[in-house]
Amino acid sequence: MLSKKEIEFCLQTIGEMFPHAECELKHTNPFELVVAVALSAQCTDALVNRVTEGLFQKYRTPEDYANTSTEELEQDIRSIGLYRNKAKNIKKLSEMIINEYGGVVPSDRDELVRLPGVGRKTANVVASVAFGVPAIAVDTHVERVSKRLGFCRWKDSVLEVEKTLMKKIPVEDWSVSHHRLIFFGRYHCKAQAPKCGECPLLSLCREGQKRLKKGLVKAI
DNA sequence: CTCCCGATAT
DNA sequence: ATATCAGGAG
Repeated sequence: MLSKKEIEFCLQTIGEMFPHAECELKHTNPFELVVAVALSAQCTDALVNRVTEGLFQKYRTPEDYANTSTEELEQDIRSIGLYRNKAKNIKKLSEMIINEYGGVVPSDRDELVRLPGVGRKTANVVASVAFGVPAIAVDTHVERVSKRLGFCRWKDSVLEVEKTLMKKIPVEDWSVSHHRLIFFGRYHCKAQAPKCGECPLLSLCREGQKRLKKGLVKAI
C-alpha cells in the first residue's frame, strides 16, 4: 500500500491532469441532484444528463413525481438501464421527502440513506456536492483507481476503501480528491484500455507495473 | 450472492 | 460478442 505521502503526490499529479474535476451530473438544486444520482447507478453521466434535460422540465418538484404514475415515469427514464427500480425509487423517495422532510432534501447522510435508491455512495455525493459536507463517495472509478494505484488492498470492500481514503487524505481535500479520482478513472485509468503508456504515475502504480511486465503497456 | 437493464466502448 | 457504466435492494 502506498504511503500517505505517495498518495498525496498521486492526487496532486492527477489534479494537474484534471484541473477542473467536479460533479458532471447536471442539476440546479439538491433535489435534482438526488434524482440524477439515483438515476446514475450502472449508467454513464452523459446518458443521465441526456435524460434529465427533458425530465427536469417535466418534473420540477417532489410533488410532480409523487403525482405521476409509475408507468409514465418508467417511460420517461426508459433509455436508462434499471428503469423499473429507478422509477419506483424516485417516486417513493419523492413521497418521503414530502411527508417526512417537509419537501426539503435532508443534508444528513444518515437521513439520505433512508431514501429508497439512495445508498452510502449516493448519500455521500449529495451531502458533498449539494451541501458541502466533506465526504468521499466510492463509486466504480474510485474503487478501481484506488486498487490499481495501491491506495488500498485489492480485497477491500467499498466501505473499507472509503475508510482508508478518509484516513490517508486530509478532510479539507476529501471532496476535491474524490472528484479527481473520478475523472482520472473515467478518462484516463479506464476499466477497459487504461492509458498506462502515457501515465505520469506508471512508475509507482502497482497494476501499471504488472501490466508493463505482461507487455500490455503501449509506449506513447 | 443475484437481480435489475439500456446505451456505448472495446 | 462482451465489458462497463458516479449502485442498491432483497
